[in-house]
Amino acid sequence: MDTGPKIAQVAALVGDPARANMLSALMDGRTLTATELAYLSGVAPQTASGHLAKLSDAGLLALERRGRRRYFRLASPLVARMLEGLMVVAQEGPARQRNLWRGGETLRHARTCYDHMAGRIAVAIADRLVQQSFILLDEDGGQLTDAGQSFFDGLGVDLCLASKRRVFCRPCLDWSERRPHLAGAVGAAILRHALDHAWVEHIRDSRALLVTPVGVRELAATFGIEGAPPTDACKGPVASLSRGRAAVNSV
Amino acid sequence: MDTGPKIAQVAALVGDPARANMLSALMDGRTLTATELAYLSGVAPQTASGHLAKLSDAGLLALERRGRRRYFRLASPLVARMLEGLMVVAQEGPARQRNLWRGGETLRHARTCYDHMAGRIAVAIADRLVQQSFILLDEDGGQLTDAGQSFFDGLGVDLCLASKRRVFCRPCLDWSERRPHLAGAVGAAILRHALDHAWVEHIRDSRALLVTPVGVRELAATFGIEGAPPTDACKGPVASLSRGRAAVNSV
DNA sequence: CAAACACTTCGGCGAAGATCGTAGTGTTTT
DNA sequence: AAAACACTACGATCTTCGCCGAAGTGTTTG
Repeated sequence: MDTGPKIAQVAALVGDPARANMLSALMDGRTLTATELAYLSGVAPQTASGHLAKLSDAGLLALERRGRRRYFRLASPLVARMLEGLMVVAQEGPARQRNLWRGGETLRHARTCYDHMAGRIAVAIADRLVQQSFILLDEDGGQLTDAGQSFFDGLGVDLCLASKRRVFCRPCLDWSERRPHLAGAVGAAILRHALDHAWVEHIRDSRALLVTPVGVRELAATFGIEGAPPTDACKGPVASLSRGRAAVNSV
Repeated sequence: MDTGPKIAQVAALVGDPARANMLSALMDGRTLTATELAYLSGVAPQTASGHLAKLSDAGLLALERRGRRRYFRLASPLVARMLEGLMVVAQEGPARQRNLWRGGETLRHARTCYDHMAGRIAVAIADRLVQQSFILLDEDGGQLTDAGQSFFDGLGVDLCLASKRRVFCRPCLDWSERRPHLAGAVGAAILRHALDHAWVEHIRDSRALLVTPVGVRELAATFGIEGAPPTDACKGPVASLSRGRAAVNSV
């Protein structure tokens, strides 16, 4: 089931200026008639009628007949959320988008997410552990295999503590990478281990993490991933990323 | 500044099947080349090149030159969020959307939002207070006028308590109505008053509120709004809604 | 019952834009 | 240096779709 064509269908619907004007006018939850919407969107009533029929058929608008006129409103808060998403992207010009990454390049590389690690590094670690069958990741849960238990034992990471009082292992969708990293007791243990062994350290009082030279070496040795941030030398899709992609396909 | 045309521009970009396929393929944070994206979206490389240029110019994609090939990825998490919004609306067929309201009709009418009221009723109350110049509502704050002070005094609502320790009055965007209702000490005082005087009562252990017959009468007398839920008799845009619209225009 | 109103359907016009073939630039490989 | 490769620019074709005039259905008002 490919999602591409489906979202194109909805987006194309919103992609017409007249229809977009109608939806914008309804964003605040108002209930408007076809004629009002025609005027607000700047088209003739006949044209508006066609547009409104399409929007209703697609389930974007809810329709209520009342006498000789028809009242329209957004079909659900989900539609409003979608429109908000479009507004945000539309208002931030092409310029802003870049700064978001530029300034946040360090954050994107490695950071904390509550009590565990996130960012490129964390996703690469999760990919590796899945690829090696040390961990089985599900949609909303995870499981440590026997091999994985041995692996962590060998590292000197104690996973037993606190395993009763909290979720042991679960995926957590990475904010910047949009792919899962490890949370739960396992994720927390990994971060603690990394901090204890000076693989990473907190930067100022931000959530960003600095990967130390020791960390770069040990991350490569332990997980086979490139721990250095993408500076001049190594920029773009690094080894850990392409490997990560293969792992994702297997999940 | 009309937002309609702007969101139409972005939506139209996503509205083409080929481009939508590209964006879908990048949803998981991967970094792909122009050729890969051309193949995935099912068009010739020349066509893909044009699409990718448009998406980059609009700030939806980030581009990285690397040797003789170009790597693309989503420009920011905001873009991913927008696409998610579209996916949700696209996957829930027209059928699902209705159920969301039908089941939640009571919630939509009146409910609690933390310690204050929300829903149609709460928005109508806020509109009325603004319309009467009892309260001045700003983007992110609110202010009680002298007239408003007298009004609440007359009702027997004591607004003085706890006014120091928390935000006194602020707007809170209503989940279902997508227009502000009152939060802060003022909002909390109104809910407490309504509960104390049996205008409304909690339903089971949900957040929904039931408007009692007393409440219907008193809401009409106090705020001039229709407090009864829209059953058979009174369905669709009731008096309180059209009045609310006028108030919004004045804010 | 007739007129006004709100809305829909139909049909032709016209513009926007998606597509790919051909030809070009810049980069890597042999 | 030549060939292969990744991508871009241009131009012609073609489909799609928004648009409004004219005419038609159902509802309310006088």
